[in-house]
Amino acid sequence: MDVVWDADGPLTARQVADALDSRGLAYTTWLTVLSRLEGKGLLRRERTGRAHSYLAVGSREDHIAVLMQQALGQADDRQAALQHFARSVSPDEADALRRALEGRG
Amino acid sequence: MDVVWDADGPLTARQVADALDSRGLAYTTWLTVLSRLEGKGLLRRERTGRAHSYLAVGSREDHIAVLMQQALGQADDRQAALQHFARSVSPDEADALRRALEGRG
DNA sequence: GTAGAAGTTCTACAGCCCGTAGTAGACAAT
DNA sequence: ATTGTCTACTACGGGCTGTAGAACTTCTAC
Repeated sequence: MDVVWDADGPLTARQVADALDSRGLAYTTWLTVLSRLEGKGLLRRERTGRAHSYLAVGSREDHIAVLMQQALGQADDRQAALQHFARSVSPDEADALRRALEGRG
Repeated sequence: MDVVWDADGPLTARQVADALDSRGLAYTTWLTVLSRLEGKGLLRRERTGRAHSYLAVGSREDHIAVLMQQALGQADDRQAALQHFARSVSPDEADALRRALEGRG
């Protein structure tokens, strides 16, 4: 479903349908998908002539950060959960995290 | 569903049902829930006399770390996603993360 | 040793989300 | 006015979840 992120920038439903035509899905399918994504607040849309253009509210990475926060939200001890998580990432990713934490005051 | 974590240690279905009796749910409901959790690999069970005892495979925090990893797995650029996430946590949590990353070589 | 209690498995049903799509209605261009 | 393009509304099957009943097994008490 999130394949829509792959194409960046505001897109009309027709453009999405054409771009992802490889799947052989009906045009109305993409309309539905886009509407639902809008309903979930992941996309915003605006009228463009007779059609609608959809644009992503946040980046894919933003979205993933939100998902991670949601997972984290299930913890009763968030810090403990974060510590488990920190231990579960690869060394490279640990570095990336360290850098991101430095650059943040 | 994960309310089952709240009571730690191996539990028989009867104990779970009694402990969470406040919800007024049928005993068989808890049996089903426990079976499904076992099916998903979150619980392990062993015979205890005529009944089954269920015990958590990992801690709640482990589970949450897994969930966070799953979210992260949707990123095409994991490090970028991690950076977004690092920026999204509270200062306290950032500290917790830093500490966890230090203590990890 | 047979009845009842306690436990388990199997099955079920409703609700929600998702993938997929058709139909009907609005509007534009010819 | 007819045709093409776009949208909104509606739908259906599948999967997961919450909830639970029915039926079978097994232990226990008399």
